[in-house]
Amino acid sequence: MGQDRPSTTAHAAENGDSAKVARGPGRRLHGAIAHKLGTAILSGQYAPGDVLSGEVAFAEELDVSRSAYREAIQVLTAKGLVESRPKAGTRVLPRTRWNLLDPEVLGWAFAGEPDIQFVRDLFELRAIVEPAAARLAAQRRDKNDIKIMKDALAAMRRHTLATELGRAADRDFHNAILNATRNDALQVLSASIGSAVNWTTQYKQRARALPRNPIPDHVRVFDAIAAGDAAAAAEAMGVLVDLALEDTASAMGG
Amino acid sequence: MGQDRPSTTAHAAENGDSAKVARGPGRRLHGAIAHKLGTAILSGQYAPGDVLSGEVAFAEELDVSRSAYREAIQVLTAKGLVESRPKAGTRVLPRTRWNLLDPEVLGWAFAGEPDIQFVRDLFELRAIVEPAAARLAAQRRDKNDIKIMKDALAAMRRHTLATELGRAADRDFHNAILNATRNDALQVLSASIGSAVNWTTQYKQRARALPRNPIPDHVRVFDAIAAGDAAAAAEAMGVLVDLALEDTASAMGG
DNA sequence: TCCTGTAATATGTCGGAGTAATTGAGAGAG
DNA sequence: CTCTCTCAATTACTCCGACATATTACAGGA
Repeated sequence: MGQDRPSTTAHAAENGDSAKVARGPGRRLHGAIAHKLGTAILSGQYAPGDVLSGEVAFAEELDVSRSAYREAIQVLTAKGLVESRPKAGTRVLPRTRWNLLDPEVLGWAFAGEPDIQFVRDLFELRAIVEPAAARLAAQRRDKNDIKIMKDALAAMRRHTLATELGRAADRDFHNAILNATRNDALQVLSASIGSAVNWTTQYKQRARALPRNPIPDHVRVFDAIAAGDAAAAAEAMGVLVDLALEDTASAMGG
Repeated sequence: MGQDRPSTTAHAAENGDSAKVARGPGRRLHGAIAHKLGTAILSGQYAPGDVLSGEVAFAEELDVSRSAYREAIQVLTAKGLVESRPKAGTRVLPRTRWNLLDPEVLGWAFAGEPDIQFVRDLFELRAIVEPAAARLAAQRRDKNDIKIMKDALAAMRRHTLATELGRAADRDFHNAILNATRNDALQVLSASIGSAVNWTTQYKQRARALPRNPIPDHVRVFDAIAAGDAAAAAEAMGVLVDLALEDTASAMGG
């Protein structure tokens, strides 16, 4: 599906000699700049309080127009990463102001080597939210939800988690649970965290094979939700999160 | 060269009581536009799938430059509310793509009459997260955390919640709890929801006096955290959230 | 110490050139 | 005759750079 070729030479006829932004196919220019600056901030390259002074200077260095740079800054501002005032420049805000749950910010955080402590925080939050979601799903699911989950589970069994199809089925399974909670806020939260966790999954994949067959644990969650057993659903989901944490920790920390 | 455009170079020369954006003092122009469009989307004035077609038309109607309009659109895009593509226009994305936990989006959602179901979802999430936060705080707090919480509690007692100082102390109290969890992700999440809940608090204030003295319940939370009793802290915080939910529900819909 | 002026920097505006995707008309196959 | 595929024109976003304005940090004087 996604085999678009990089569009042949945009207006810039020169080859990228230095610090120009890499611009993907579907990605807009200001999006690329935001990505570059966002990852720089998230990786600690710019610390809170630092100033990205010189609107014109930055735009020149990145070889883009001021408009593009400004729109990128708007994106970062919208996500609470920076704040810019006349004369003072654009300052990186303290970490507590960052929208760490924003999917894009999460992506930037995991673009390089992610901070171990942050990954731990994220899993801790996941361990709080996901079991509660499973509990609600067990109370509110209908026949249709169960069918979708059952199909996803079957697909997971057919293709393993080693394939892209299998991982897609895994996502479908978890999305079906979230959808069954009938809670939009909970849904977007878990989806955000989940997208980041997906990254760790493929990180883990790179390091070594899956240490354990995850299917039985998924089945236990499904059975509990299908039976409407809220307590069992929460417990089973807790086990699932714990396993993911263990795997990720051993794959990362060494 | 100056004569070819006799039209008003000073755009603000005309008084505009037409459909111009209201621009607050500290608020930037594109921020005002984003607010206007954001509230329009959150209030359902634009449904998912609708197109805000015509960059030039919109900019003209709002009497702002295309640049300002575009920067506003960037903000909305960053928050997952819209997506704009060439030729297709700017479409409102499905609700599940919205960053409902973004403080600004939350603010837009509560700018008009908030959706009852959404408020319920939010409180449900709060009932999941806050007790867990209190539990962690009880396990990880140090002397300094306890001191800050104690001071905030004293300030709450002195000024009541009817005064701005009292509400500030309330915020300090809850922030101290969040800070004691040592979990940044949890902290930003609760802070986001909290800011929205603050709104409901003053909504409630407008309707009638506080139905019950909230101090003793806060004290119970404090005592449990200070004692390091995780279970009791979670339980006491659960009570606090439930009370807030009751108050808000009766103040809003009935 | 307080006030005031100035310079530096971000903010807002404008119009135009460039680029990408939708749309529908036309050609060809069944 | 109908259906599908291709392709070009249209249309709306994307990016640019120069200009004008507003705000404010900072320094120098009263």
